[in-house]
Amino acid sequence: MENQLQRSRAVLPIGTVMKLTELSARQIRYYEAQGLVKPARNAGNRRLYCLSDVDRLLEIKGYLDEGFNMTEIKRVYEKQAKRSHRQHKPVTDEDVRQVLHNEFLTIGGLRHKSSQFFPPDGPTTK
DNA sequence: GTTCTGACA
DNA sequence: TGTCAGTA
Repeated sequence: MENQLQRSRAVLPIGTVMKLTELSARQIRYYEAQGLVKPARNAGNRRLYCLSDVDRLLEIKGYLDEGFNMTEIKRVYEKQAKRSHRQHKPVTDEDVRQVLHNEFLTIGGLRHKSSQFFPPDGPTTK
């Protein structure tokens, strides 16, 4: 339970996130511009990331490795945004993890088949 | 020293 | 995406 608080606690500077995710600051900021992550800002306008942000970045990296482009990846998160909106309850990082886990399983299965892939929507419960 | 925004030979 | 500039 306290872990939950820490996961959503933004305290990591971009430099740390770079090392943790193996991504360049350029990429991390670009993904933010694409609405994939919303790091907090400190008094000096510096970005502060929480662990769930790092998780998401890592997941995004995974999607990229699987050959997805920004628009595809954004679709996945847009869905989550809708879900959380419908639930009128902020999405917990547990939800995110669960949804992403399902997406990854889907990706893995389709990756071997061939060309086009259409991430079957509605992850988890409905 | 680190991060930020904007821009492009 | 990299990278350089000029700041904060």
